Amino acid sequence: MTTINDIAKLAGVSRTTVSRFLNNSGYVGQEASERIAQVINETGYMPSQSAQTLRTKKTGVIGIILPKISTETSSRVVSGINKVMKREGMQILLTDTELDPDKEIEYLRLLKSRQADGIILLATNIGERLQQEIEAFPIPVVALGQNIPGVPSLTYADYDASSDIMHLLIGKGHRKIGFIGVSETDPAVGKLRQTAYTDALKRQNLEVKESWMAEGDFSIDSGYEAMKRIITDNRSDPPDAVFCVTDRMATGAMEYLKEQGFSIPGDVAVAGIGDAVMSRYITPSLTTVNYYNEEAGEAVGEMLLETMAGIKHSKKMMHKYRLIKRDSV
Amino acid sequence: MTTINDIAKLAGVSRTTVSRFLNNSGYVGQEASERIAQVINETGYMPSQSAQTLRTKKTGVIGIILPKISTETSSRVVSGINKVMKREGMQILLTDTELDPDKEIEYLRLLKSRQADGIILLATNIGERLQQEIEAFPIPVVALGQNIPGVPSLTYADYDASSDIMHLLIGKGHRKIGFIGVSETDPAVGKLRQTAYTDALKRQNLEVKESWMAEGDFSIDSGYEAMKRIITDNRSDPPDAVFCVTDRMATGAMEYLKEQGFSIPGDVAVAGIGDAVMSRYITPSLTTVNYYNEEAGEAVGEMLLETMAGIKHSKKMMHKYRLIKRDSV
DNA sequence: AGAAGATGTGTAATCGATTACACATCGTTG
DNA sequence: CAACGATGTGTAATCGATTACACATCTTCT
Repeated sequence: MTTINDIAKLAGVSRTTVSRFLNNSGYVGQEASERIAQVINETGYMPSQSAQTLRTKKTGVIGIILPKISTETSSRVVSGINKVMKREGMQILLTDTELDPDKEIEYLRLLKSRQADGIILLATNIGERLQQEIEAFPIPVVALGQNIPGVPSLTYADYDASSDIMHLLIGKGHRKIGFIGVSETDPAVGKLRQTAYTDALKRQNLEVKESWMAEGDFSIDSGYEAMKRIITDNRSDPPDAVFCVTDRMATGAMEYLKEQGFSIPGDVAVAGIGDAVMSRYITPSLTTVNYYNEEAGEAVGEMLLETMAGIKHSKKMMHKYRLIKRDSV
Repeated sequence: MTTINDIAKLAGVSRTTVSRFLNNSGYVGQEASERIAQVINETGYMPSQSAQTLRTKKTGVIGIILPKISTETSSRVVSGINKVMKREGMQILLTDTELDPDKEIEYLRLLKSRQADGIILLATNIGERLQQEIEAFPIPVVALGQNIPGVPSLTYADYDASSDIMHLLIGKGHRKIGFIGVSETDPAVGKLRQTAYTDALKRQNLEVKESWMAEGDFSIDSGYEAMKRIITDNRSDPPDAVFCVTDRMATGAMEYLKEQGFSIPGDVAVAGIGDAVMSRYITPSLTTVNYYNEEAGEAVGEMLLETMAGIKHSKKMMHKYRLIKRDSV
């Protein structure tokens, strides 16, 4: 590998001058510049990032910790983050916790040792240990999707969006509304959306029936199974609508309903959250909420950049969302 | 940040001993070990990756260059790669060319300067310059999806898979088969799949009709538009089947056909490639080919690992695939 | 008992960049 | 014309790790 010393030698100057040329710092003569530029071009030289980092403490890398790489939400968010980081000439180091909370801490440490300039955390559950770790963390951290105390966080408007869905359902005349959620250890998706569900029912004096509620694990299959449970447990009094906290689970739920000959939304209306691409093309098309994931990615990206620049954040921000009414309700 | 020197001082030994302790190299006494372990625990010390890299030339990072982050295929592949890299304690540095061939070269260089230990390239088009760049490249590179001369490549069985689709279509009695492809600058998706299409028709002495063929750009919308063009240009003699080179475009095509009141597969059969999640849930469910993207990701991952270890590869490998017969044909 | 090997630790060079400081040259100005 | 600022370049320390080499003890074996 060519180093700055090689370039210096070939161009007949000292490595200091080469460095100055590269970084545009200090004066470099016309002639020297040309020779250096030439040599660099010929050799295809690129400065060693590790040497630079060792001196400057800047890696030009930010780390992303996400629960699962291969989901639509993740890849949209990453794409958004990528957009702003590219603009700043920064690279992205991806880590995937596979929904294991311990890994969140592990990767936090790893990114520290890699001296990431900043970290974007898409957490799922927020434990004691995680918070402790972040408290004394030497690297700027921002969070997306969950509100982490002490960390600038951009959250989705889970409560409001869910309320909107519920209103829509209720507005359409549905009174027996079921729910397919996820574990409450997930504050945003598990807890908040469910609270919005029960709150909406209570506000309208509608029944909150345990057997109309089921828990899945984000997968399409788990939505199918959850729907199956709800239907088989309520043969005599099935719900006439189901609010699913993710589009994937909603898709599974619809799949089961269709199999069983229920008409959607005639017999049972279904709504989801997330606006997966698929939701528009299944039949009937799925009523859902779009969270502008890509823009949210850009927004946390900017947020991290600002935090890195020392700008304090008002800690709590909610990203916009949009209710998408389609044919399943 | 605590450094190895701090640890050494606190533990009352030299930094050499600390290093040996950390790397399990050479002898370290019981007592010293304990003191060092203690201090490290107390301080939460992690060695500086950049300093290590500067000395050892190993970053523990591999780069992935992909055409677009936020696609199902990409995220599946990345997930697969991640799986094997995690096993080896390696991190992934993601770069996204946004389908710009120039960026492929740019990122290659960037990953060089970051001293990635290896690179996985998901190229789209393969130009002269790209090949030149790779030829003298100091870092192991492997490719997925496209066969790049001189580079160990794992390709999908595009020709065979497409032929299978065509056989299926023909076997079902279709004789007027249309085609929705992408630009031929993409050797695998654009060229190979189209060749398989025309070859299959010729083999059966079926008509290859220009106006039954249209080009999209991978997007659902472009599939819709392509289908529209084919139908409007052939009012009197529309095809009775369409082979789309991606599921997304097939989805768009179906959307148009449904809108226009064509029954699928009664009036027009549709088939795609890629087995997007959505394909199973749209109506009718889409006949397609599954490329085992995640496994392919694992496979190139292993391939890269081997290449990095100095094992020469038989250059050309084809990944398995599976025809999935559903209701659209 | 003395030699040979095993065990445990330290000294100092090194990786490839950045940067404070010093020095030289040149044009401008009072 | 002496002095000063602008311009252009080099010397050497530094960042935080690894590692070749040297040295000291302690076992063990003949």
